[in-house]
Amino acid sequence: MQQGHEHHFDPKEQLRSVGLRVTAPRVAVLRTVAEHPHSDADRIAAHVRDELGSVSTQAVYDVLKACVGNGLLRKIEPAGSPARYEARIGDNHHHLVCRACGTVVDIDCVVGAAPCLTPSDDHGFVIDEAEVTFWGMCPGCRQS
Amino acid sequence: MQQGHEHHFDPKEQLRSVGLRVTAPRVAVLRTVAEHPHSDADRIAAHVRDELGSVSTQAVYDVLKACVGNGLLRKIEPAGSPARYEARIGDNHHHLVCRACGTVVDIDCVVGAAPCLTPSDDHGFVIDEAEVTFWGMCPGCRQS
DNA sequence: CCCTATTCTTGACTTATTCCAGAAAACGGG
DNA sequence: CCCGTTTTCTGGAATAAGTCAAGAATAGGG
Repeated sequence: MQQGHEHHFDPKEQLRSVGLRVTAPRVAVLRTVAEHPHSDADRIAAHVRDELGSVSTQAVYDVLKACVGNGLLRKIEPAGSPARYEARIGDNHHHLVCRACGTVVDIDCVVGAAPCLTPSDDHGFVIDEAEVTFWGMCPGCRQS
Repeated sequence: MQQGHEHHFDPKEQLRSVGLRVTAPRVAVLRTVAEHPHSDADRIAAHVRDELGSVSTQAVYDVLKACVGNGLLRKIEPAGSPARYEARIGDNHHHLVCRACGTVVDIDCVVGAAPCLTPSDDHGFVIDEAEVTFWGMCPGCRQS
C-alpha cells in the first residue's frame, strides 16, 4: 500500500481506548478498513488473511461487530450490496453509490447542519439519524 | 381492512397500462401492497395466500420484480430488514425507520426541492436519486 | 377458439451472515 | 514472570432472503 499514515492512526490505541482487547485480527481489520474504506466483509477478510495468514470468517464478523458496537467503525448497507465498513466516523457524511458496480464514495453534507434532519412530521418517533444515500452511475460504468 | 378506496385504485388497469398481463397473483399483490404499505415479501405472500388460497413464493417475488421494474411499486431496503414494498410512487418522499421493530413510516420531503439532492462534489457520477432514511425509535418501542 | 408467449409451480441453490461448542490467547493479580 | 479467568478465535453447521431452472399452466391476440 502506497498510502502514508498522515493521520498517525493507531489501531491498538483505538482498541484500548474503548476497552477492547488488542488482538492481531482486530488490528488487521481496523487497518484494512482505514486503508480500503467501504470494503465488505469478504474483501476485509481477504486483506486480513493476506496479512496474518489465516483468520476465520467468523473472527472477521465478530471483530467488525465489536468495532461497530464500540464506535470504531461504521457499517453501511446500501441496497443490493453486502454491508460495507468505514473508519471515518463521528462526522455526518453521506454516501454516493454506483448503481452498476456498487462503488461507494463519501459525500460531505453540503448544507451544513443538515436540514434533512428535520422531517415535517416525526410520527412520535425519536429520531437520531438522517442517512442520505445518493444513487447514480460512476464515470467508469457510464462508458459501458 | 377498514380503509376505503378513496383513490379509486384499480390494479387491473394499472397492470394493463404498463403492458403487463392481468393475473390473479398480480392483482392480489398490488392490492396487498396498497393496503399494507412497507410490507416485506413474506407478509405480502401471506396476504396473497389468504386471498387466493395458494401462491408460490417465487410468483410473489416475480410479481414484485415485474411491478417494481414497471414503476407500479417501489422497493425499499432499510439496513437490517428484508426488502419492503410500497405503492406510493412518483413523489419524492422518504422514510423513517424504527431501530427496534423495523416499522417504516412515510416522511414527506420537508425542504421542497430537496437541497440534499445536490452534493458538494459528485465525483464525476451522474446522480439520479437522493434517498433519505431517518432512524429512530417509534412510540411503542420507546416504552419497552 | 386456438396458439404462442408469458407466467406460475416446485425444488434446488447462492450469498451474506449468525450460532454453537470447544480451543486458544490476552491481560491483571500474585 | 507465571497463572487463572475472561474473552476471543476456530471450524462447522445453520439460517434468512432471495435467485435460478425446467416444465406445467394460462392469458389474450388473431
